[in-house]
Amino acid sequence: MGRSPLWTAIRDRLSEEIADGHYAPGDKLPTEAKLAERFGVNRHTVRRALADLAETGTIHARRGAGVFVRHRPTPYPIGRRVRFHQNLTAAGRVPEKRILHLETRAAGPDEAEALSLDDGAEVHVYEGLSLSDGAPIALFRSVFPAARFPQMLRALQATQSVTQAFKANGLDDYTRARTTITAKTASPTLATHLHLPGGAAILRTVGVNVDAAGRPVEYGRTWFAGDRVALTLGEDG
Amino acid sequence: MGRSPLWTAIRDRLSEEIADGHYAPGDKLPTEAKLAERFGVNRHTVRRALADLAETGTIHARRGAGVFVRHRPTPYPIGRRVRFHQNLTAAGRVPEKRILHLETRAAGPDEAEALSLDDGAEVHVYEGLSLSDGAPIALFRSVFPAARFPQMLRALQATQSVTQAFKANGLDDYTRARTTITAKTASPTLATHLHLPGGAAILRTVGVNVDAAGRPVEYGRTWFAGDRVALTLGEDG
DNA sequence: GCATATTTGTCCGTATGTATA
DNA sequence: GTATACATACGGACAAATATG
Repeated sequence: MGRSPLWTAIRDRLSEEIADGHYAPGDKLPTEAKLAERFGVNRHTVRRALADLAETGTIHARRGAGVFVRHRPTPYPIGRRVRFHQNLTAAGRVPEKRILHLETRAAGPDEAEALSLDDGAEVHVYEGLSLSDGAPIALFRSVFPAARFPQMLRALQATQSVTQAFKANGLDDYTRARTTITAKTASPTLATHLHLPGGAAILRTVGVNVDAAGRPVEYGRTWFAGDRVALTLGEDG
Repeated sequence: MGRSPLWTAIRDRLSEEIADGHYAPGDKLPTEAKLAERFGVNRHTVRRALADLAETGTIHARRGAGVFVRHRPTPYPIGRRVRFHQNLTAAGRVPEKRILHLETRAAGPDEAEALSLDDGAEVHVYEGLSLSDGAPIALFRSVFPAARFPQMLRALQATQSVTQAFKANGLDDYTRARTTITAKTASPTLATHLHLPGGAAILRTVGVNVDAAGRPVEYGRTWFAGDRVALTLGEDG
């Protein structure tokens, strides 16, 4: 016997095989009995190793079903330049957006303040669903100053892309000025939209995009499914 | 028997007694055998409950000595992570850090990968609680390569500051290379530790700090109370 | 819908190693 | 050195959830 416990070696071996792709995300691991037989140990020793892997979120056990490799959350960079389509394609995912609602209305107080608008100024509102490989990962609501981007809704209707819509309205580039991140539990309606169980954890981001001159052009709120996305800061995800 | 496992009742009972002050911080719990006798269960059932309490740092077991309550307040309110301290003081809050646990052990697979260490390499572990105006806002666990920073634990014990501990170990500057943020619901024990209702939303951040040469020097995981903290990016954050 | 096998979760009992007092 | 107490590992049994026919 070495200095380190038996179960750590089993944990490391399984961790390697998962990292190597021998067990892909969503795959079912062999049963605890099979693993115990393979490693020549008691089932409880295997369970100790699996418990450690579950603690770090590598695997997930379902009673009566088996032990499964967790899907790695979609990495979503939220640095200075936030681009949904670019983010997901870079991660090897297939991005998709679904329009839930488009309208023009008077800005609320928080929206007016974020966009530096006068009270009663009108904003375009873009509500939609973001999907990664067909699975919904976020619900978003973006508001834009209507006076400055009169054709915004038409462009959004056509492309569903904020970046493209801005270009069609004469804005070639924009950057994220600030982002605020909080966590909350999913409301029933939010849960149904994101296909989550009630009470699931939600990542809520609130951000303001500005043009080159620093003027706010978009005030966006996004509710991410907490277990399907990982917001990343820095160079790699 | 109720629908919930026996050990959860024992965990909850012990957690209450610790919260009520029946067992004060630093106190030694009765031995596992005594607890087993008291609750009329097997010793392993008590151990399952203790393991859950130890996972979030409520208690700490010392082989040969006993199980101790860890929630000991630190007498040194100064010295903390730079961003944590700067952010809270800038917000008009009083920041505080409490050391929950310090140890040296072999790195897990994820820790070894994040720190670019060989299998079996040792890491120093720093677990603690971050408070704002006396209220806990986050639980954190940082690991450092032990070979490079042999005196890390001693320095942390003295200053509670990662920055100062690094300086004491010859590292004058370090930067955050990447951070990932996910959301999850609080486990019962984590909720108790952060004084949150069960099932509350948790912001989980995982980050790596590197030196000027880009070598990883710290791998940190933090669990924020989702409704008490708002991570902000941009400006000078 | 229902019965049955499978698989994980829980609990008990025992033995031995190892760090601490 | 001795006693104590936690850590590890094994073995068995049953319950609960799931999958399968």
